Formats: sequence, structure tokens, C-alpha cells
Amino acid sequence: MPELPEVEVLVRHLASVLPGRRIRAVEIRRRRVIRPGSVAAFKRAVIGARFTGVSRRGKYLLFALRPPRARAEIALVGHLGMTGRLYVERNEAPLARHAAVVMDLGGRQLVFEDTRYFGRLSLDRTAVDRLGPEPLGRGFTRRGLAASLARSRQAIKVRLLDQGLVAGVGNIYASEALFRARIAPQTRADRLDAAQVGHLYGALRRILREAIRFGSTVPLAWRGGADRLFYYGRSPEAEGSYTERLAVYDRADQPCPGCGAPIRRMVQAGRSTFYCPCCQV
DNA sequence: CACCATGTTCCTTG
DNA sequence: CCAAGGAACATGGT
Repeated sequence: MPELPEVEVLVRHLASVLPGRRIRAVEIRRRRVIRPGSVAAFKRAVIGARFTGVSRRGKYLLFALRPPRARAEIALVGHLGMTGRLYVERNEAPLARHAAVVMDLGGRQLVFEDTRYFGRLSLDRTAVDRLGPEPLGRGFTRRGLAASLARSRQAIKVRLLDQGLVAGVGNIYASEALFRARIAPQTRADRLDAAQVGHLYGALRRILREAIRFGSTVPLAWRGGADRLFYYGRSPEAEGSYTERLAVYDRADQPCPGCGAPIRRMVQAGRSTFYCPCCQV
């Protein structure tokens, strides 16, 4: 479930596994995933390079690579789309059906698996450069958020999904944050008062931080006893407790944890929004 | 068969 | 020019 917290948990894991490893070979099984850019240029830049670091920006993964013979470092950008997974396993492990890219690290392989192939790997940073501030970073402020929202007549739920407003919030945490802030999702962004913007700011940070803490606290699990790590770094058994943490997302007709009224689902900009009609005004 | 799904980008409409 | 909405991308679950 790749929104900011899931990507952050994954990045922390990969940062403990990848640095120091060299890319011996790359197999592109789905060329669509290498985008934008060409497969040939991608392979040329990446093969032979060594991982020096892994970080995150919004929902994007950033891999720092040092090519051989001390040329400047390059940045490999990754995005998991809706169903992407990224893990390191032994070379002999049977390849997943939807493995899109496999990088041979010598004895181990880094696998980018994605059933829907919406995810991508690229050397192009333009999408990353267009992102708004990191919600858990210094650049995200109440004033900045208020100023951005004052310029838009769009529904607040739809605004939150714009990665240029704040980076990393997706469909799940947008609904969750609005519930915590007690703001109705259809409220026009420019109609929120200062107190509501303050609540929303705090709710976003709290929701995202808690999700990261939860994801990082659960022990890492390995599928089928082999050493293939689930991309989100949690065991299937933890899945139940994960969804139990969500107050409104995917809970249509279930009782609101605050007042007991049935949670509602509606569609905004083509995507589901879940909310409590009684708690969120 | 129908509808739904954690995301982004492109195209059209106003 | 910009904002907003919808389709497209591709596969699988219910």
C-alpha cells in the first residue's frame, strides 16, 4: 500500500541492505516500467554502478548510485504506483509472475514486481522536482498550507491528492486526515478557516508519523520462509492490525469510531472518499 | 458480467 | 492562460 508511510518503511529497510552492492546485470521484463527514458540509456547508466544510499521524496524512492571510475553520482528514481513491490532475494528464488525489473547484485537480486505495471524506474527527476513540501519536514508549515489552500476552490480532499501541495498523501491518508481533523471532504479549500487549516496540518503529520511508526515497529517478515521481503516490510498476519488502524477508509456502512453513525463513501474526482457525515463538518 | 482498487499523466472541456 | 474532470494505463479481487 504505497503512500508516504509505506514507502518510508521500505526505504529504511533498503537503506540497510543495498548500499555497497554493485549492479552486475539488469533484466528488463517490462519495458513500460522504464519511463520516462529509454531502456538502453537506463541499462548503460546503471550497470556496473554501486548503491551508495536510499532515500525518499513523497512517494518516490531515490537511489544514489556511483558508477565505476569515480564519475559523479547518479540518481535512480523509483515509484511503486498502485501495486509495486521492491525486495532483495537470493538469485535462485523463483521469479514472481509480475517481476518487471530484476537487478543482479551478485548472489542476490533486487526485484521490482508490479502486477499492474503502473510503477516505474527512471533516471528522470522532473516528477520529483515538481513535488510540494515533505509533510514531516521543515518546509511544510501551517502558513504555507493556508496560503496554498486559499488559492483553490477545489474540494479539500481532492486538493490533498495533488502532490504539488504536499508530497506523499494518497487516497487512504487523505480520508483519514480529514476525519481526524473533523473536516468534511467536500469543503472548498478556500473556505477552510485558520483553525481548520491548523487541525488539518496537525492531523496530516500525526497520521503519517503514526503509520510509519506502526510499520517500522512490526517485525519484518519473509514470504514462504524464503528470504523475500514484502515490500511494505510487514507480515501477512500484521495486515489485519494494519487495516484496523484506519478509522474510515474502506469502511462504508460501518460505525464511526467517534459517534457510531455509519461511515459513508462518495466519489470525488473519480476516487472514493470515506467520511463520517456526523463528525466531519 | 459488473464494479472496484494504495497512482500518475495526458487530453478535453469550460 | 488556468482549473477541473475524465480516460487511459493493466491486472486481479469480489
